[in-house]
Amino acid sequence: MTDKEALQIHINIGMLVGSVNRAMTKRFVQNAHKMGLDISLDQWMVLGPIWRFEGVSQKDIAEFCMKDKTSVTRIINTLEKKNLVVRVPDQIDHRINRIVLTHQGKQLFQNVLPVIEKTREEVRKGISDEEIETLKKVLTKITQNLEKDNG
Amino acid sequence: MTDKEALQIHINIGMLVGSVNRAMTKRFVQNAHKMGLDISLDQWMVLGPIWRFEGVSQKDIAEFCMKDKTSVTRIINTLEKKNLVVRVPDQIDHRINRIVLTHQGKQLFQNVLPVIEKTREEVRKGISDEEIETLKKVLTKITQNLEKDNG
DNA sequence: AAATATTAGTTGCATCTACAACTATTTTGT
DNA sequence: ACAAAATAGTTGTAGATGCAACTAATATTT
Repeated sequence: MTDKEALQIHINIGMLVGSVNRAMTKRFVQNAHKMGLDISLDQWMVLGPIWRFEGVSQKDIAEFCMKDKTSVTRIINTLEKKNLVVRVPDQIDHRINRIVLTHQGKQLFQNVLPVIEKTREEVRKGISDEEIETLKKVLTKITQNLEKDNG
Repeated sequence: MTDKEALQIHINIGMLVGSVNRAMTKRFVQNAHKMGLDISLDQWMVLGPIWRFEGVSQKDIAEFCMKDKTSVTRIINTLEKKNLVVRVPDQIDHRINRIVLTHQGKQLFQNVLPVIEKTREEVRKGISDEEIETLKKVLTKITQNLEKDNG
């Protein structure tokens, strides 16, 4: 394989993944904005586990969202500024923050669900269930490949 | 479909794509660093078209890389600070910058090629060519779906 | 030729990210 | 019990991103 071919192949996947990531993020925010909702996809992703597991720790949020703990810290800062969540220190283990949705947070969450659905439909248009399954499978495999030690 | 299922399905794809994007970026930088090279994947992606098309404009770089023009502006700022590229104003159309690799830039580019190859191998381990093809096909389709007007 | 529109690129602002270094707290090992 | 290690979270720094508003230059329209 020539150098240029290596470049081509690598960049194709890297560029595609990056491009799709940016495009999905963008479309979600645009759709939310059209419904009068002010929230980013990353903020939404952090809200998800808080909705499902009231009082979840930041560490667990990071795990569910596959994000860095520093990212979670800062996104929760933003969510707290927006009065969507509150940090409640754990009574037993004082290292842990229990993150809880406010009333406002719960309402926003519900309001965003149709935006999620709309975005999902736009993303998946013309793509078969089987293709989506392969997509998920391959992406999961790549994630696993890269989780391994740098060897 | 229940709300929670909608959440699940959407987040799965969004999270996976984001996660893979971050992981690939990270692994590339780590691999480069191990070889004593200081460059990010995004900087590399911008170098690609400059290598292939000497004197390419920022607008065309943005197109090749599927990036926003503002991102390209700022990445080229960084590359210029690192003395890897220079901006040469077009003699005829004074709006356009012609981006050219410096000697240092050319050398770095060559040195990074093995890093690209190594990262590519790590990413693709245990994934068949057919799966990669499907991945590319589906990601391209999603890109196209989201390029359309917000309707 | 003058007014208008388009294009290439930059800048300010807000968000998201990784890494390293840090604090505070809890757990483990001896 | 006490020292060492692990854990949860925060902060500083630097890079990347989108959007809107902007400048400067070219192309189009009338």
